[in-house]
Amino acid sequence: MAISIRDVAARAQVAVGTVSNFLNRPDRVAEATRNKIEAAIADLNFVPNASARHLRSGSSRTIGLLVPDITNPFFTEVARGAGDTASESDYTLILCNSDEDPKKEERHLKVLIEQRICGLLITPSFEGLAGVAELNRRDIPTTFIDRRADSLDQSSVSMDDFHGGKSAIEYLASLGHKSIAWVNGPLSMAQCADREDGVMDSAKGQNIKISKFQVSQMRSQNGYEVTQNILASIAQITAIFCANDLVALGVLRALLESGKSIPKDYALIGYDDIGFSASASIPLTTIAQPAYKLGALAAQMIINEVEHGKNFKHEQIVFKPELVIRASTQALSK
Amino acid sequence: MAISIRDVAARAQVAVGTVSNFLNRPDRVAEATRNKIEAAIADLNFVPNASARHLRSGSSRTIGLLVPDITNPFFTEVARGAGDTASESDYTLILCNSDEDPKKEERHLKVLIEQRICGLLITPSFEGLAGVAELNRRDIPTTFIDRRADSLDQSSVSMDDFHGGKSAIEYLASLGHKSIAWVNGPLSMAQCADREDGVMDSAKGQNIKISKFQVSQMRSQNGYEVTQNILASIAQITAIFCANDLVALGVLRALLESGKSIPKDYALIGYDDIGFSASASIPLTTIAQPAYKLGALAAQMIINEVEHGKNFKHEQIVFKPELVIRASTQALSK
DNA sequence: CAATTAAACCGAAACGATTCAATCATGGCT
DNA sequence: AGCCATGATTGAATCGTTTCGGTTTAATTG
Repeated sequence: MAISIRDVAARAQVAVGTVSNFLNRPDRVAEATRNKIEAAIADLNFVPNASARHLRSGSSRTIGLLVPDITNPFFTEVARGAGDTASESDYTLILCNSDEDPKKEERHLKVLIEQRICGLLITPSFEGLAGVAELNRRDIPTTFIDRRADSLDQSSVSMDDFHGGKSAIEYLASLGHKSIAWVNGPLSMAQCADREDGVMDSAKGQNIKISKFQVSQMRSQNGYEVTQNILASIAQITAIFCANDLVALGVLRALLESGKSIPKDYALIGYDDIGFSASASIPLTTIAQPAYKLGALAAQMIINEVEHGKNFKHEQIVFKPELVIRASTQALSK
Repeated sequence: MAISIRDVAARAQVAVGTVSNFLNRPDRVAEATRNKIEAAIADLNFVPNASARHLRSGSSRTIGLLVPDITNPFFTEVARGAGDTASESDYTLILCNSDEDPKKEERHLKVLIEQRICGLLITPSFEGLAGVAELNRRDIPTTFIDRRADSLDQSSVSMDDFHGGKSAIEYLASLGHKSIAWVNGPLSMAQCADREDGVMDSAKGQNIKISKFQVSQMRSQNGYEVTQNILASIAQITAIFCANDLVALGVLRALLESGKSIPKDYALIGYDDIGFSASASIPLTTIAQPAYKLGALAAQMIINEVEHGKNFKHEQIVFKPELVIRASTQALSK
């Protein structure tokens, strides 16, 4: 039923091997032959079968991308970046969403292994590292996104989270804030842990009190819910720093509903600079991360690694995030 | 190098056919044998090769999802819905983003055909229909998402856009608005055309003036830009209805920057009810669409079609959108 | 003009699974 | 004991490519 390279060969009156050469190394086939094959392919509407190709050649040209929350615009941008570069180099991208659930993460990894992906892009959770080790055992190149690889034979494209956490607090301190709520996600995520280190480090010297709060998932709803605790705190909190914009947006909504005024009653800072932060009720001051670039670069790196084989030099690239000041913060009015 | 079904067979001391049976029809193999094979698989860390499997069996268990803008939370939700159901039935989903660019759409379709996807989920642009026809010619089941199939041998899961457009205008009319700006996307998108029909239809009877505006892409930035035209309009516009929430959010931002007050100076309605609408500067009144459900159902339908073969009954499912009233609209104060 | 060489082309084997007709065991029944 | 039905297992053929050693053709050289 389906037309194969054989049909093309028959119609063009050449051997199958020649058609294969035409497909993969056109320079090796004479122009006249090339034209015949081209015509045959057009006539028959032939499209090569990626599975057969992969099976025989052993190399697959599909790369997997596993993110913890596709709903988060940060990761959407990462995915777009990765997808675009993959597509440019004729790779197929399979995007998987683990919903921050280790079970789902495991399952997706299983499927990706079945697909024999040639490389994996992942923002691993702590628990997910076991699955990643499995990939390693199978010699599938893996690049971490937004999380630094601690092994030297693994690439990563990440952000300096310590610096990000630190600069937010420093900025708030410069505005005169001395009692700051820090709303973090699970410490099992390296990003969260690092940002917290930055936060605590910058607070240390400056006589600043940090009140820690935690959300189980870094989503708007969780931020909304945790706000009650912040409002109930006995510390005289004047500023709130959230581990990402979604949480900050949730906090913002809850604060406004409680009749608070931002930035007068509370200064508020988020993290990521997702598109919606600029158009939020109160445009959000935030620590910006170049999500699209992260995804694009990671994809490029894994493609390089796939194509250059063993003698590939792994890199751990680290970007510095940038403070973007908008309307949700102002100097403390004493 | 890689371990295959053959290695498993050897280690379990059975024939390859038996291992295959174990994998696909476990009931046909005796318990004792089953245990042996299970052990061998565990020992060898065997994972079947999807490509080989697909090549031989002819059926691929990967479905493609092609959306026009993954940045739009509406489509993110669709993708999540489709991804989750696909995953539950052990299908792999390849998510492609065309960026509303027919060239990219064409290219992605090409790749998906190479992958021999067993089914396609797509929100086709007008120009994209040619590509879809190609899929049809190859007997690849295709289900439209958010766009009604006009052929009876094609499934679709869509929304009643006429009704959506109509109910927005009716609601505004009930609030006393008589001069309404209607900001639409390209009419080449069926959704936009249908919503416009609904808008014009409900305006007709009621002595309401509709001023049409158009954006080339339905994104926040485009809404932001078109707002100047709305403000410059000679019609005494008191309400603005946008073809999606992103555009509305852009309009909202522009209006606020121009010192306008919402909903006092302008009532504003969006479309989709993306998550951010509720937490916008001014929580957005909008026409809500069940995006996750759309994606999930579409995936389920295509899976059914794939598994039930030719004698499958195609359905064109149409949901009714719902008006969600929030703070961005109020009765016209004369 | 015979010998040499390079460029094109050929076509069988192999990749890792599934399929299916054929064989083998087992046990129940006359 | 002989026969059959049933269930379990076998293994060769096959899917659509790529690979690669071998063959053909044409051009170049001494």
